[in-house]
Formats: sequence, C-alpha cells, structure tokens
Amino acid sequence: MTAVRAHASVLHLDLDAFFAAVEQRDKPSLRGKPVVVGGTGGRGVVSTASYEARAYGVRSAMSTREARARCPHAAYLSGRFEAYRSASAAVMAVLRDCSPLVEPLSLDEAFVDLAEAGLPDLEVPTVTALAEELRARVHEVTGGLTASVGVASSKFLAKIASDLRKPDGLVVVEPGTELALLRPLHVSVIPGVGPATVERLRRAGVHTVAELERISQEELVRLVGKAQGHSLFHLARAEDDRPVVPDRETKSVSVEGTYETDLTDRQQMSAIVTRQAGEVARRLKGNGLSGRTVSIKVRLYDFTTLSRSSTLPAPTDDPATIARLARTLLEDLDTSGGVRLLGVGVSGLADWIQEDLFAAAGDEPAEEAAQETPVDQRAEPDQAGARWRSATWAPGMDVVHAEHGRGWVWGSGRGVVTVRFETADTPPGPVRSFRADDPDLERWRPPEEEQPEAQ
DNA sequence: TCTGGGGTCCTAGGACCC
DNA sequence: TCTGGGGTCCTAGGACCC
Repeated sequence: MTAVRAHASVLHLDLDAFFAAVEQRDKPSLRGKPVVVGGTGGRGVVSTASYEARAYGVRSAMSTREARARCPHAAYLSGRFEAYRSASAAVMAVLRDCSPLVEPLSLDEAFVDLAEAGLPDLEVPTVTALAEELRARVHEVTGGLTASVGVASSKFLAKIASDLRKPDGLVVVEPGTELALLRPLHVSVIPGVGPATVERLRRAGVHTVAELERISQEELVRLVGKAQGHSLFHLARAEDDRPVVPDRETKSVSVEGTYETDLTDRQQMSAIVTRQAGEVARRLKGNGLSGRTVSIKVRLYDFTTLSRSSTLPAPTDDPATIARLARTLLEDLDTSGGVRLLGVGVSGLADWIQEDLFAAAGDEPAEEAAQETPVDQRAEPDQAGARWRSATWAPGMDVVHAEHGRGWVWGSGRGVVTVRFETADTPPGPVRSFRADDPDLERWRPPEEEQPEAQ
C-alpha cells in the first residue's frame, strides 16, 4: 500500500512567483522591481511577492500593511485573474501534451505522471531531459515565465524536490536516495504540516524528518490524530503511493468577503449574503452543479469564526433558495459587536441531478418523479429552512420561486424546469414542465387567481 | 484598524437506524 | 430495567494549502 515507484516518474511543476511574474511580464516597467500582488485595502494580505520584494522580507499571507512597511517602494497590485487563468491554461496544455495524467493543484502547480508520457525508459537522464524540455516550453508559451520542477518516485518527493532549487530550478531525485534527501529537512517541508502540527511535534522533541522517523505510529496518532498520524508515519519513511489523479471533482463552491470596516447593520448583512448567494448560484449553474448543503461563514470583529449550515432534501442551484436559507442561518447568529467577514457556500454537490432530471424529463417528467418518491418533510417551525421544507418534496426537485402568493412553486434544476403551485392546505396544482430556455417559463404564473380559495 | 479568498480534509458529537 | 454495538448522515470547528 505504501510502496514507492522504482523510477522517478512523478513530476511536480511550480510556476515561480506566479501572479507577480505575470504582472512583470505584461508591464516591462515592473521588471527587476519589487511587485506585490494581493489585497490592497486596509485588510488585505499578500498573495504573491516577486523575488525582488521577498528580498525585503515580504511573504505570502503577510498583511499588506506589514508588506508596505517592509517595502514601501514596491508596486502593489490587486491582481488580474483572467491573465493568470490564461497563462495557467497554456502551461497545463503543455503538460497535457506530455502526458494525459496531469493533476492541477492550483493555477500555478501540477503533478504529471511520466509513466504515461510514452518515454523510451524512465531512467534519470531521460526524465531529466524531458523536465528541461517542459521548463523550456513553459517559458516559451507563457512569454517568459519560469517554472521550478521536481521529479521523483512519488508525489511527496517530487513536490519537495521542486522547492529545493527555486526559482527556475530542476531537481531529479535518483531512486534510492529519497531518505537521504529527506532526513535532514525540517518537518515543515511535509505538505500538511503547518504551524499547529509543527508545534505539537516540537513539544515531542521532533524537528527534522529523521527525528520524526524515530516516533512510533501509536505515538504519532496520539500526538496529531489518526489520519495525520498514519500519514506522517509513512511520509517520514518516504512511503507514498498516491496516484496522479486528473479531473478531481469540485466539492464546494463559495464566495466570501472581508469588509474594510466591521459591519453592524443587519439589513446590510442580509443584502450582502443575498448578493453572495446569487454569485454562488451563478457559478454553480455555470459549472453544471447543484448542491444540498448551504453554509454561511461569519467572522466577528475579534476574528472568531462561526459557520452554520443547513441541508436541503434535494440539490439546488437556485439563487433565491440559497439566499433565503443563508439569510435564515444568519438570523440565528449574534452579530452585535461587528462582523468583518461574511460568506456563503454550497456543498454536497451533485452532478447526478442532471442525469436524474433528464432521465425523468421524458413524457411526464417531474410528475412521475413526484409520485414515485414523495417525501413529506415537516420541519420544526423555528428550524432553518422550515418554510419551504414544510411541503412536499420529491428528490431531484428544486425551488424556482418560493412563497409565491400563499403557496410554493417547485421546479427542477438543469435543462428542464418543473413548476407546480401548492399550499399547506390545498392539494398540489397541475405540474408543468418547460425547457429552461422556453420563454413561456418566465410567463408562467401560479393559477391562484383562477382557483377558488380553498380551505 | 494585525490576520484574503477559494478550496480540501479531518474530528467529534448527536441523531437515527438496524 | 439495564445494557450493546456499528454505520451513516448532519453540523460546527479547525488545520492546512496555494
């Protein structure tokens, strides 16, 4: 389970000071000068500092305030993500040209499985030549960006190797030399070992990987927990057989914002959360996703961070549904004292809703689905989301407009929209289905005016 | 005016079911 | 009357990554 490949066939590529480098590429006057990309406001932090700025002690995640104190003459830029995305796409294309197994970790980092690259062999000279060629091609297609690359027999070692000769460097770890490379290094080089873990290990007298290797698995689990304990036990021995996985699925979509001054106005908070919910919904739809769990995040004036979530019976990508639930969750929190950050997210993502809907989108789509598996979800009156949970749901159905008049209107998410009017004390009205782009959908109204008032 | 934004993964407790 | 497990789902919080 923890075997290591016999060859150095995992490549990790990391673009150097990526955001800052793109800025220097596009604006020649910035070349050779300190450049800091990140939040430029009073509560901003540094995202990327160019190597010229790093010489002044500016680092990622440092507050921009502190960066300005250390390097007042740097150029402070808020970032142009379209340019970064485009440069990143060009780099990933180069990597995919080399091997079908490319796993991007972020805009500026990826693993490549060289075992699928069609090389004549995987000996060190061969993979070294390929790595140099990749670095040259990245430089070419990005108009001059440099990348640092590590090649080794596992993801773990490849990632560590790419860090060893930054910037613009290449390290190929000869199979069999992994432990010799690893043992003298500080435990903080291990991905997943952050400040909290470093401190726990330090108290146990562990600073280097060599010292980590002397701790028993039971002791490690006691120190840092089950999952991380087992992981560290193996990584300290350079044991890592994790595969390179392309196309990892998105698990959540969220939007958050930190405000220059703390928010105290509940109505303003409500408006912000509503806007954020709309943005989350837009991005869900844009990616063909929907999710069941809506979460909010609230960071108070003193930096304590609260989260609340609520899970719907069926996935949604509807802005009104997400917004209403988010506002309900917010209502239950004490925000007196001020709020510095608000956020909205959706998780429990389901791409299967598409197939379900289209499978059910034949002749009598949602009606059939509703009859098959009606679920009466009567929630406690004060429970988050109770207002639209307290009606009849069928899996795969979504709210398109809720609380229209005295009842509810139901609809399905992607491609086909199903609408029906019902109230707590009347039977459901007729079900009608529209294609999402059908203009008749917008014109559809609940038949409440035509119906006699039912009791 | 210390401390961004977008994510992933893990833990722990309670509800609920068998 | 007291005493059981395990598995899954949900929620809240925290560590970590780039």
